[in-house]
Amino acid sequence: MPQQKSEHIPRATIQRLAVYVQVLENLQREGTEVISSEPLAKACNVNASQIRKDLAYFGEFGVRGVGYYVKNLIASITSALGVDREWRTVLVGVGNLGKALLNHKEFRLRGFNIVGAFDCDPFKIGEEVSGLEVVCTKRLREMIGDNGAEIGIITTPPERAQRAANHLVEAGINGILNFAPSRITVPDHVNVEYVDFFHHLYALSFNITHPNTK
Amino acid sequence: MPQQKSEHIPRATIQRLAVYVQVLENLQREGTEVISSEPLAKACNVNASQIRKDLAYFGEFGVRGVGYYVKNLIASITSALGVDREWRTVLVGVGNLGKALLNHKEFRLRGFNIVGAFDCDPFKIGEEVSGLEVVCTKRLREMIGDNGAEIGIITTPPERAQRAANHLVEAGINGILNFAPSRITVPDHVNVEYVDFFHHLYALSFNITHPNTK
DNA sequence: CCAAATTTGTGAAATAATTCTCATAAGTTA
DNA sequence: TAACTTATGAGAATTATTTCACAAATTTGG
Ligand SMILES: NC(=O)c1ccc[n+]([C@@H]2O[C@H](COP(=O)([O-])OP(=O)(O)OC[C@H]3O[C@@H](n4cnc5c(N)ncnc54)[C@H](O)[C@@H]3O)[C@@H](O)[C@H]2O)c1
Ligand SMILES: NC(=O)c1ccc[n+]([C@@H]2O[C@H](COP(=O)([O-])OP(=O)(O)OC[C@H]3O[C@@H](n4cnc5c(N)ncnc54)[C@H](O)[C@@H]3O)[C@@H](O)[C@H]2O)c1
Repeated sequence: MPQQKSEHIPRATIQRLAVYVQVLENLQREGTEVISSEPLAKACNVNASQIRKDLAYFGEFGVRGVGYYVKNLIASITSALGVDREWRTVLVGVGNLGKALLNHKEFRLRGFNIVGAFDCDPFKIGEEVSGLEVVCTKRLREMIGDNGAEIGIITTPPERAQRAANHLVEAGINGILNFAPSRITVPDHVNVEYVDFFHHLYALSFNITHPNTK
Repeated sequence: MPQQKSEHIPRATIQRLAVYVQVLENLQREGTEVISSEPLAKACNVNASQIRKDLAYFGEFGVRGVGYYVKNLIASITSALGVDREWRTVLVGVGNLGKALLNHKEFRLRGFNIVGAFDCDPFKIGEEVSGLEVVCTKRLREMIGDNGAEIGIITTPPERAQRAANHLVEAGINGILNFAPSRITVPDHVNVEYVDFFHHLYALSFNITHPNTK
């Protein structure tokens, strides 16, 4: 089990570790058992020493003269990221996107188990989606007390995201994945990640418009 | 119209510009007409001089002693990003996610107009989704020649993403938004952005697991 | 069992990004 | 119109991240 060696780990490193896992899993699916940092770097579009430095924050996972055992490295990185366990999550806002996510099997497969679905619309409360009964947002606190969820997913309209966040924070959640296109304010101990694919489209737009500045 | 002043613009700056637009649009919706870098920074969770530096890459948009006119600043940033126009896009892989995206109105509203839907499954070809007829991927090149799309969206399974990318590149696209959880290889002139919300969940998982290292 | 070939892990060097500081410009008030 | 207030824009200082370069470790082949 990898132990963290250093104090501060750059956010960029965490993002890259997620990419390494993705690429390593695809390599594993294709039958690769061992890989060295050079070809892995090429597949991930980064520098080889970048990979070695990123891994060095957590321990020594390679074999000199050989490389990395794909299976072991996946296990080491997922353990370092803390994704080698079940994370219980709840979802707030059972609209189009919320329903699509509730039906998406991959969440459970990857250990992110959605165990509660909440909405404030009286017409939606009581409805069943993907085996879960939609519950009134007001009951978030009591329900999370029961099921011990730690991560909240927000899929409400943007102007409701802050309210949903407040409910989640009050209920004791300490991580939020926000799909609504608005920033939310939470206490320091609560982590927030934003998913907004327009941000990516904007980046594409910029890079296509200014090909020289890349 | 803002003119780019400097050579290289950090990727992080582009990402933040997208956040600024998002926050400014929400401020505008709430009736704010002028804002200075300090409160805007607070709302975006960044440093105020960071905002001023980011904007300085593109020109001078503020008024000393006053701040920024929200409406003007939105216009300036969107123009800098190149999103003050229509971008014609095509989508490859009309499955669950692909259909959800085709039905999502926001794309057109934001100027990213999906003008073609492609799939390789003979049962899907000919089907109509959100006013578009699903066409065989093989016909990508001829169709793009007709409709002049510049951006491709990939929503195929991960092991098919590279093939889809190859088709798109051959058809002359120069930007790809890849929702499949696999990295793709493309020529230098083609820009790729990846959307993977497991990466964000992994980041949450890490930050919750190691609260001290933040 | 030793030598050659690899490839890791890491401190040092080079780059890059962020934050600080303050002169300068614009607006406001009397 | 002059004094005062405010907040930008830009260079300097600081801090962070990435890349380089090489010693150390391991395997493999003779
Ligand atoms: N639909 C998509 O493909 C898509 C893609 C990207 C982002 N988004 C974003 O995701 C969010 C949801 O999109 P959607 O298309 O599902 O919208 P939607 O209107 O279908 O769903 C929103 C749901 O949130 C519920 N809600 C509103 N306020 C609430 C509150 N305070 N507490 C709990 N529930 C509340 C509503 O009752 C509704 O069921 C939006 O912010 C949208 O911008 C959607
Ligand atoms: N469904 C979700 O909520 C979701 C969320 C995040 C990411 N994703 C990812 O998005 C991708 C699609 O997911 P999905 O649930 O829509 O899967 P899906 O199986 O429903 O759809 C995939 C579609 O791609 C088509 N396809 C396969 N190979 C193709 C090719 N070479 N050219 C053109 N079309 C091709 C298939 O015929 C099918 O229609 C997957 O990679 C998945 O991991 C899905």
